[in-house]
Amino acid sequence: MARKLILQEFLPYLLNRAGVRMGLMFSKDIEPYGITLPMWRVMIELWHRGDFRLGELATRTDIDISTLSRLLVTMQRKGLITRRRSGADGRALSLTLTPEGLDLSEEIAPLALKYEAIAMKGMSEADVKKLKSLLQRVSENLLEASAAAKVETDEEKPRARKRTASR
Amino acid sequence: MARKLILQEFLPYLLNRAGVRMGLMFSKDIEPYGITLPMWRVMIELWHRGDFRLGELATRTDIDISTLSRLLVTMQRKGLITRRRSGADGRALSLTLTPEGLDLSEEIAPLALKYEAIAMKGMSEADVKKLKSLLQRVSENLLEASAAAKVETDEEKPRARKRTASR
DNA sequence: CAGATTTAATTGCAACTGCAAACAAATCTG
DNA sequence: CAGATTTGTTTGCAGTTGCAATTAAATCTG
Repeated sequence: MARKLILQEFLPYLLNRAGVRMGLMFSKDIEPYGITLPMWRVMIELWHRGDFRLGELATRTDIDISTLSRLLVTMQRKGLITRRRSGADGRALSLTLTPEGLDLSEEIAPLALKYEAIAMKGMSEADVKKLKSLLQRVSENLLEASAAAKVETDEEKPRARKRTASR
Repeated sequence: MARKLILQEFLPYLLNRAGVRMGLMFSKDIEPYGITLPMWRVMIELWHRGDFRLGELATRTDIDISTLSRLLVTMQRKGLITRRRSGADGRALSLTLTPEGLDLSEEIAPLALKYEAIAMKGMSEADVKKLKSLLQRVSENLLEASAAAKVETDEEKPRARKRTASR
């Protein structure tokens, strides 16, 4: 007789649960700064390396490109980022943090430390190190799998071929 | 001179990142079943132990109570759950999975296994075990901290006191 | 180099979300 | 046991989200 699955013990559940909870708590904490979690994800990326284009940033932050497009307009209005047409490619945006955006990032960053400390409570240094590296590994595995899945889907829908290529 | 923080190496970032990515991928995969991720979170809880009330379920799933209220109406219309007034307390709802909801849960559950396998790729059994227990620990730590924070906030806003208690 | 195709970002739209207010049942208080 | 308070859920509303269609610039093809 098949043993009943206890989904709560599975990685997808545990991971999503912990991730969502962390996100919710962090969200509340940055609210006083007028920043939402998606905005913060954007700020982290732009802080780490300036000058992204929209598409890249969407991939990095896992925010849908259309949602991100609108979010960036808001962030520009708030004076957090710069949004100008790239010189090289007239379609692409060049996105960077403003000095104000940078200042705010530096102000908010310690909160990440605070949550790191909360999450780590009762763990050894070695455990924390291990956890981080395993999480990094999981992220990579997921990204890889999703890239592989994407290729398959693209092959399924052969989409508009060159005229010469048909038949 | 202060070294620049690399936020991408912090637990909140890594955790939220992996959790969000897992959620997005899982979401796409259950779409064909007409189920969203929030619905799935509800189904997992109701599967594991039937008969929740709305508030409890909101806490368990980390879904806002008002959002959940509406989600449950949708799920009832889909025939996935039962939503009736509890006998004991006329205000409370008694929420349970229907047989159809249970069937669908059993159908979807193997996907969790699939994602577990994807996430685990290249890890030893011991690593996986460790990761799970650490994630569980993190979830607990976060929950505890959020409960503690809640108490503080409640103390700040003393809210409507008994008439007799005042002065 | 003109028309077709691809690539990058934006916008229309309908669904989802979360806060705050409303509502309703239960409990407490004199 | 009547009015006040607390507890549990729903609803109004404004903002966010993601898909699909649109717009616009760059590139490819003959």
